[in-house]
Amino acid sequence: MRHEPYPAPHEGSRADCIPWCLGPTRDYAAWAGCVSAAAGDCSIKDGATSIRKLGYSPNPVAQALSSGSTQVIGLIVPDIGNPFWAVYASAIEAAAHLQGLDVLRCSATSDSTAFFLSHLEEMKVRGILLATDLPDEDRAVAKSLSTRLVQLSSHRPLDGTVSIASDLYQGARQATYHLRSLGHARIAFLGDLSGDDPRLAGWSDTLGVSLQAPGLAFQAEFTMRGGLEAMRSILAAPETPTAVFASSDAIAIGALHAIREARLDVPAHISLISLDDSPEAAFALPGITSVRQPVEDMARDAIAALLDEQHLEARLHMYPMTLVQRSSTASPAN
Amino acid sequence: MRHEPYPAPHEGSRADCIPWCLGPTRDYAAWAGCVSAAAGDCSIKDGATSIRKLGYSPNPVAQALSSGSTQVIGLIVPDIGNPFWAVYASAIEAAAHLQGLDVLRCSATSDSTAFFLSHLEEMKVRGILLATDLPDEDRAVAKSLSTRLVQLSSHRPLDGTVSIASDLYQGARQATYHLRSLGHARIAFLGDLSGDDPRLAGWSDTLGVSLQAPGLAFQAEFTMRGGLEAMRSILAAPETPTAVFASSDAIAIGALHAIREARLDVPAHISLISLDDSPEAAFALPGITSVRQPVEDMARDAIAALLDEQHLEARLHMYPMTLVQRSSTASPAN
DNA sequence: GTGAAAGCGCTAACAT
DNA sequence: ATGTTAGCGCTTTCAC
Repeated sequence: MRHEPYPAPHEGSRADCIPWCLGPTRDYAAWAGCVSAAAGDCSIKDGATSIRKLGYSPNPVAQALSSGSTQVIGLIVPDIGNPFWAVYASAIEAAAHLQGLDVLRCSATSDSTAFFLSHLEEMKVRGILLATDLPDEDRAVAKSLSTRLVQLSSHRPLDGTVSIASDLYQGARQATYHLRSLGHARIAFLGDLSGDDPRLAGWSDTLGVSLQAPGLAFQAEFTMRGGLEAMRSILAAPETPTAVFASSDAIAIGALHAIREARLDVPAHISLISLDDSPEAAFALPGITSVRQPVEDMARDAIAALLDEQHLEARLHMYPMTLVQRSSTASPAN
Repeated sequence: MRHEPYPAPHEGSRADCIPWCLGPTRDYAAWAGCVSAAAGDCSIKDGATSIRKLGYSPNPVAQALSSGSTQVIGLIVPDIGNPFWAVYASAIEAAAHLQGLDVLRCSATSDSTAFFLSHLEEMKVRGILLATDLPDEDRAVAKSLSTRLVQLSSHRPLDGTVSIASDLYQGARQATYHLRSLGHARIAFLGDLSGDDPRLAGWSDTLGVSLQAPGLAFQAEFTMRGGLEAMRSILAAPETPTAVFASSDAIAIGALHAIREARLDVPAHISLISLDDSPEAAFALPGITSVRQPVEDMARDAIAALLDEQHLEARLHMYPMTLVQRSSTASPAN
């Protein structure tokens, strides 16, 4: 990769003509009559003409090598089973572009998270946005990272890092409360039962129900298929709930499918509510009442946090969720 | 950013201990007793121990500056109104990771495509995958790119570039033919009427209908909202079609919503078929019969084409689409 | 062969 | 304040 010599400068005119577009600073310097053109935006000898105005823009790779960091951020998101992440990732990309940053997106399972973490560090990214959960054995990897890290999930945040997440506990309470105030008593839960998911806690706290209460809390993967299967087993049980709280829109859509399959109607026979409010919720049939995560706000603030503009405290910052009412919830029939 | 000096090497053991993880080659060279350790993978003096095995991995930024190209590819996709692109982009990322490439994704409207094109070129990406349509005034920009470019849409491919796309014309024929063979005669079209969309051509050719035939072809944006609005206007017209061909799953889901809104049933009153076969089609209610784009194959081959492994001919390569039958299509009632 | 040296195009520390 | 120089950590060429 040898550098093609630029044509000799045109004698006479200066600022009017742009002799070598996109050349390295050296060429501009030579042209201006000095050995090197130190600052990237320095004005050339004869006055106000900065070399950027002459059509120059610096080589980001060289900037990165010299300064030790690129203008790229890494984003590690769960594998896109959940369309919510597609929307969230887009919002993050938009917010990053606004700050002149590019984003390298990695879809990782929790197994491959540690790999991507070190890969992104090697790539010398400006910072990493981590939206997956780290298995215990990988938390050390994250802690020893030299790259700035911001977490995007409320689930077990690493201490010492800023974490941006919506308040899922409060969102779950809101959803469950909405169903209760419509008159529902038997409200099933669909989601993650294995850990200490705040959605599960929100549901059970609002209902005043013990987590061991049988026949109400059902394990579901955060996918449409997960919702489908969980809902099928709910409907197969002897006593059917009058309402269902799904931990995500994807789960809710799967559940809707299962309910329809059983020749039941939403909301006539069963009310359905979920969390996230991704576009899918609005366009399901019927439109699913959902508790919205403020994705754009979180995206903007996560980028700001990575850049450390506000010197945000290194703790979990929770964003309130808001109920978006649609037609999947109604009072129980009898 | 001055380099922290590494601790003096441990005398004695060599290959067994890894004295300075992730240090630059120079350190290894000094350790081995020479001035520079030329090749990144050179084996050190004492034999078979390559420095990579000592825990070294090269700095990609320095590699990029030196070699003139990063191991990153750029991906320009339309703004994610269409969830199809979310799936496609994920497939592309997976295929890229398999080759050791990262991807910089840019969501662009056709207005901002030229900007991203030159931005990615400046970033010294290894190649660019372009999935948006270029307005005429920007085709020159794409042509003069020094970066390798592969197109991902069949719509007006640039000549001189390889273009990977599914055969939308054949897909549209297949869809329309499926409806015809079920006995439908009045089959409406939902999609792009403004250009020379192959989907429109496939539909009209199969039907033997003139494009000017009134009341059958409807303009719809490629979003759920677009489908909703177009379908509403179809249903508002005096004579309702017995089947609808939607140019994308997103359009179809919007259309489904409008049909439901009008208290009509799919497929009892109206059959619905679409293109893409994104996960949404499977989980709509009823499941939407859709003609599948071979997304994984195209993603794999697009990456290979960028790397120029097969020395693919610089033309449009079309991939066959396949019908996936679900429950949104049936014979007309009477 | 194997080892040294000259870039790549910047930034930052350093002289003047 | 200016203008110069020494890296950043590689790849490539060149000399031995």
